[in-house]
Amino acid sequence: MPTGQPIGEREREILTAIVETFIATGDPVGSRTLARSNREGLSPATIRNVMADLADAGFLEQPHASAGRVPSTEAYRYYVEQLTGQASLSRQDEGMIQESLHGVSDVQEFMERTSHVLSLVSHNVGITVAIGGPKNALEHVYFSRLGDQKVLAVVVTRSGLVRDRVLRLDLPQNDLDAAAHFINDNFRGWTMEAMRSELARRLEQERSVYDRLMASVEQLYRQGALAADETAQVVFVEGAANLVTSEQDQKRLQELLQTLEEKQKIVELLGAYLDAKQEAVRVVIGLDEALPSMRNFVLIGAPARVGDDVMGSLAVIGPTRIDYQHTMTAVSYIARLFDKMLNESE
Amino acid sequence: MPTGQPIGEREREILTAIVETFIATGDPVGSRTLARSNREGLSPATIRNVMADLADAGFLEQPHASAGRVPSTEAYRYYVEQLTGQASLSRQDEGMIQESLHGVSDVQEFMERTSHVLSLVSHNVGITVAIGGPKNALEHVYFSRLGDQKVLAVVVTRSGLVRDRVLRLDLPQNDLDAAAHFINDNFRGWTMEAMRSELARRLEQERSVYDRLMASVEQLYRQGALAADETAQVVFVEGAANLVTSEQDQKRLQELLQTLEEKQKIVELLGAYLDAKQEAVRVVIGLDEALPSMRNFVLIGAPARVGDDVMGSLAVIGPTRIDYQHTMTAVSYIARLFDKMLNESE
DNA sequence: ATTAGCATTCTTGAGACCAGAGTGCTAATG
DNA sequence: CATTAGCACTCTGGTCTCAAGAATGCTAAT
Repeated sequence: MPTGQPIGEREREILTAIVETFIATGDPVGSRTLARSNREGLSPATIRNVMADLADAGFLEQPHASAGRVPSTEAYRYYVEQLTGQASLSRQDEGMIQESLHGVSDVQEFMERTSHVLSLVSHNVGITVAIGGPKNALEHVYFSRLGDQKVLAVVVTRSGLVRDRVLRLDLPQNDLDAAAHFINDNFRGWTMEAMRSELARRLEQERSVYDRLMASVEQLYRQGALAADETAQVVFVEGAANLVTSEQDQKRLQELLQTLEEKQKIVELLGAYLDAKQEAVRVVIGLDEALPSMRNFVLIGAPARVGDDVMGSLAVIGPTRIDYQHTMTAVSYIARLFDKMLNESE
Repeated sequence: MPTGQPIGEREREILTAIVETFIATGDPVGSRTLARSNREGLSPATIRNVMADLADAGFLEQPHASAGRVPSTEAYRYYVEQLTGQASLSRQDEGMIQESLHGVSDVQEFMERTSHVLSLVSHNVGITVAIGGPKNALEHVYFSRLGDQKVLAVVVTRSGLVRDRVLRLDLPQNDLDAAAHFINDNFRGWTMEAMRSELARRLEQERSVYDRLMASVEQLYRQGALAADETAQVVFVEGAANLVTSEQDQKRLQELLQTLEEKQKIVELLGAYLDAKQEAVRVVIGLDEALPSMRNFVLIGAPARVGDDVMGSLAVIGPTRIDYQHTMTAVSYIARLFDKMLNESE
C-alpha cells in the first residue's frame, strides 16, 4: 500500500529507470547499476536513499535483505501511467501484422489471425474473444432438417458472426422454413437479447393464435437454437509456448497453461476488465485478483470494435516484466486496423 | 537396429518388466531392482546377463556407463505388440467419459468434448480432428447476402459437419438462392470432391446455357464457397498443460507447445499415421520421424467413424513413458462410443 | 543535501567429498 | 552349462565449505 506524498521529479526518474532495467534484465536492480546508467551522475549512495524512500512508499520490494530492488505492482501501475504513449511499431512488426491480416473480411477469421499475430509481435500470449453475446443484432436465422431427429440451426448476426448448432428435434422442413421466416421478418435487426425476451413474451401470450407455427418456434426456442449466449463465444488463445521461460517454476507454468485452456475463464477475465466504453488500450496489472494462477501477469487489451459496435476484445497476456510500450502500441494498432478493415468492407 | 534372434521367454519377461517399471518410475532400471520385483527369484547377476543381451539386440540403452537401462524405441514397439489388449476402464474413467459426452448429437461438439475428455483420462494431450475433407457427402448449401459486398456461405455435410465462410462477393439474394437451389438439387449426396470436379466440368462446357444462374454459381465456386478442403478442418488440442513435467527441459517443452499450436501439422500427423482402413487403435512410436520436436513422444489414436464413414480421428499424444494399456483402452472405448452415439441418433 | 567509506548480509558458483546404485568380469557352484 | 556370488570400478547426485561479488544501511565527511 503506497504511503507518503506522490513522488518528486527525481524519484520519478529513478523509479522508471528501475522498472525499465528490471524489465530488460529480469534481475533485481541495485544502486550501483543504476548509478552507472543514469545520465545525471548521481552517486550510488544518493540513489540508495531514494530507493529506500520508494521502498517505504510501497513501490519497491526486496527479494532478500542484500539484493537489489524489484518493482512492486504499484510501481508498474505508476510506470504505465506516466508512459507517454508516443511510439510506433517497427517496420517489421507492422509488415507482419499487415501481411497476416491482409484480405480478411470475415470477423471470425480476423480474430483468429489476430490472436496469432498478437502472440508473434508481443512474444507472449495473444487472445481474442468474439462476443456472440446478447448485444449483437440479428441478421437472420436459418433452419434445416438434417437427419431423422436433427435440425441444424444457423444464426447470423449483423456483424457477420455465424453460429451453428445441431438440435435434437423432429420437425418437417416446412415448419422449419415457416419458423425461420417468422423470426426473420419480425426480428431482423433486433439484439439477440431483446429478441429472446420478446419472443418469450409472445409465446406466453399468443400461444393460441399462431398455433402450428408458434409451436415450431417454441420448440426451436426451447432447444436454444436462438441462444447466442456465453457458450457461443469464440475464443482464440495463441502463443502459450511463449510462457515457457526459465523464471517460471513447473507448478506455476502448469497452472497457467491450464487456466488458458479454460476458455470460459478467459472470456470472463476479458469481460471483467475490458470495458466496452473505453476507447483505448487498457493495461491491467495484478491479474491474480481474478485468477490466482495469473500472479505476476498483466493484461494489455482493447475492445475490438467496428464503428460503434463492440465485436469482442483483443489482448495480450504476459508477465509483469512485459515490454509495455511496445505491446500497447501493437494492441492499439491492431485494434484500429480491425475497425478500419472491417468498416470499409461493409 | 535390432539384431539377433527374436527373443526367448525369459528375455521377453524381463524386457516387459523393464519397460513397465521404467514407465512407472521414470528412472533407468537396474538389475537389482528388477531382481526384487521379479516373481521368479532370479539373481541380479542373471538378469544382468540377459540385459546385456537385450542391449546388444537394440532393445535397451544406457544413459551412461554405470546407470540402469532404459527401453529403446524398439523396446516400446515390442512391448506394445505383445500387449494383450485385455483391459477395461475404471469405473471413474468410464463415468467421466459418459458424463462429458452425454447428450451430444453434434459431431463437432462431440469432437470438442472428446479432445478434452481424452486429455483428462490420459493425463496427456488429447486431440481430435474432424475431416472436412473431400470424402464427405454434401447435404446442402446455403448462401446469404450479408452486407454490401459480403456473402455468407454455409455448407452442411451429410454427417452434420457445418462450415461457414464469408466471401467478398456482390450478388443479389435472388441469384444466391437460385444458385443454392441449383446445387442442392443437383448435388445432394455427392462427395464434395466429385461435386467440385463435375461442377468444374459443367462450368466449362455449358457456360452459355444457364447463363445468369451459372454465372453466380461460377463466382461462388471461384471464391471457394464450396471448398471443403484442408482449411476447413477442425482441430481440437487439449491438455497441453500435462506436458509440463520435470523431465522436460525448457527448450523441448517450448518447441512441443509450439508444434501443438500448428494445427496444420497436427492434421498432417494424424493423417499420415491413422489409416482410415484400419479398425482398431493404433500406436505410433517414434513421432520424431515426422516432427522433430516430438522426439520421445508417441501417438495413440483411432479413426473416428460413424458406420462406414470416417469423420476424423481421435488421438492421445504423450511421452514414450505413457501408460499404453490404459490409454489404448480409453481411446478405443471412446472411438466405439463415438460410433454408437452418432449412429443411433441418425 | 550529497557522497564516501565501511562493516555486514546474502546469493551464487566452484570444488571437494561421499554415499548409493549399477555395471562387467571372473570364479565358484549345483 | 546355466546361475550366482563377489569384487573392483564407474558414474551420479546431494551436501558442505569457501570465496567472490553485489547490495545494503549507517555514519561521518564534504
